[in-house]
Amino acid sequence: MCGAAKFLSLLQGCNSMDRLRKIHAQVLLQGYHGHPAVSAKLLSFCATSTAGDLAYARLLFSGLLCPATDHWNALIRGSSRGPAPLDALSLYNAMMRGASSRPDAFTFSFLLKACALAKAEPKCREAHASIVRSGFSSHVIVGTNLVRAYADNGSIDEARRVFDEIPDKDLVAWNSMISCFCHAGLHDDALKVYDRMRHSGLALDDFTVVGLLSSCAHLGALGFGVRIHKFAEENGFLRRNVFVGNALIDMYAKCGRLDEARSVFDGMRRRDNFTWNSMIVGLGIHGHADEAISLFQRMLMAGVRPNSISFLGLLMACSHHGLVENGIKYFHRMGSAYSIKPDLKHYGCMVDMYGRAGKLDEALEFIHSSPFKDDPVLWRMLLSTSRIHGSVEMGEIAIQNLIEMSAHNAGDCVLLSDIYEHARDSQGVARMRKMVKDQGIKTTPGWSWIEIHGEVRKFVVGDTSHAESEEIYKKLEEMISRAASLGYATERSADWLKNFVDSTTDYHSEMLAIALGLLRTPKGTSLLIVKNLRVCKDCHSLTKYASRIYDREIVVRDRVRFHHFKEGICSCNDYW
DNA sequence: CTAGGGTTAG
Repeated sequence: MCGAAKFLSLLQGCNSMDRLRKIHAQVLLQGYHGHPAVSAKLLSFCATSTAGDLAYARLLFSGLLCPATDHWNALIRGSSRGPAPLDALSLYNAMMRGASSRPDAFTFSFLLKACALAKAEPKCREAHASIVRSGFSSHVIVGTNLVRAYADNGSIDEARRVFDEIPDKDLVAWNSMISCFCHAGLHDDALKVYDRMRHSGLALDDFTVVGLLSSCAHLGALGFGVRIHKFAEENGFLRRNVFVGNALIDMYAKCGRLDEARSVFDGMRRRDNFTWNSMIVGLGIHGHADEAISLFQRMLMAGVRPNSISFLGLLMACSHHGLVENGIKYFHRMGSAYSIKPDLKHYGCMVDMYGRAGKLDEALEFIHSSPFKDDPVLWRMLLSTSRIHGSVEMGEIAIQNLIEMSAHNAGDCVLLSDIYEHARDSQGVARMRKMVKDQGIKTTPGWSWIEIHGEVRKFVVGDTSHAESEEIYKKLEEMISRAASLGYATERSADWLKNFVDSTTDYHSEMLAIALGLLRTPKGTSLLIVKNLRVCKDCHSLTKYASRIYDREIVVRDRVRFHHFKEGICSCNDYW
């Protein structure tokens, strides 16, 4: 074997820097350091191998008289994955200043990886301009990377524009766009991409399926999810690929179908920690504490190591079910047995758990002893559990802390006002009203979704933008009058704010969604509503009546939990 | 083996 071939073969099998240094020494000794393929191989190992050494790569690079594109690429790639991704951009600029080599598609791919990681949107624009100048704007892989880079920098609209302009989009490009929309929370858009994909004649693969299922889960688009389930099963994705099963479990759980989630879980041949966690979290948000705990134990028996999400699921389950002792036990065990540091969400579950169980003093003490006592989240949690138990005193403590950190919002004022109202303290109610008015505190716009015949329909308060609006309002009036004859009284407790702000008497979004569901789905079909806020007392009560009057199961996914309404009763026992 | 895509929590 002649020299260069020998070195290339040696480098092929190289797996450590020690070994590499020895090979390098031989290369120098025998005068092969100027050989382009040998130096590229040396460089690429140092710059990009996990066992490599970026500093050594730079050293090798600086010894090159006339670095070729491949050399630059190796170094740019290595830098983009290192601790300082922006170095990749400086290298790129240096490359452009020199005349010895031009960038290729690989160069831009690595450069864009760096832009995505560096969270530097202006750098994306710079790279974008270079790509256009160098004539790579139609390259599908470069384009896909650019989409990702913009999306990871929060410029989803720019990502969308770049994507639309890729002339020959392949499967990876489409899948990438779907996952970018998912990450940006634009789940509607993710599902719309699917329609465009079908028209383009491309077959979906398991990546597509996973992305779409995630968006279905977020939207509560059960019908869409079921279709994808069928498709995944028919194409063998579900058997072959653990990601697909995991995404299905999550989709079914988030769409209120724990039974289906469970059956997917039971049918999986291989399970990873996502599988277990998705199931545990699913049980948690539905408040099935005993099952969540026993599943957690099975997970341990199966030798799968729990992580912070496993514990989050467990704690949610405990808090929704009042298992305070268990919750405390798991909260401590996650640190002592698994060295997992509880984060804000875990602390939130604990405050919620103490609070729901009526242990408001413990909740307060817990917040004070936590590392997150300066975060509004925990105080807001204390406030909302104070409402459950009608504690004026604790509610005032909570809002005072929120005010001190200038974090109080309209929702907080509504909560405290509810507490005052329950305590028949009309002055308190008036004070809250005044506070909102004087300080111009903004309300979070509420919305609800329902999926009808595979289409996600979104409603806001008093929405009249739908083609069926007239019908919807008629149906609601009918519902209310029938409910009234059965004893429903409009308490309108949380409505004062809405009336006050909008000067309207419009219906809340979930009731509009429910009315449309009743109108457009066959008798006996259960309805799933997804909301971004909590259900108000009035809607909760009306929905109970609706489930009875129309003999429908109505599932409402709240910001934090599920309400299963059936025959006039809600699974939360009016305790949320 | 020089490139681009995936799930839970937030």
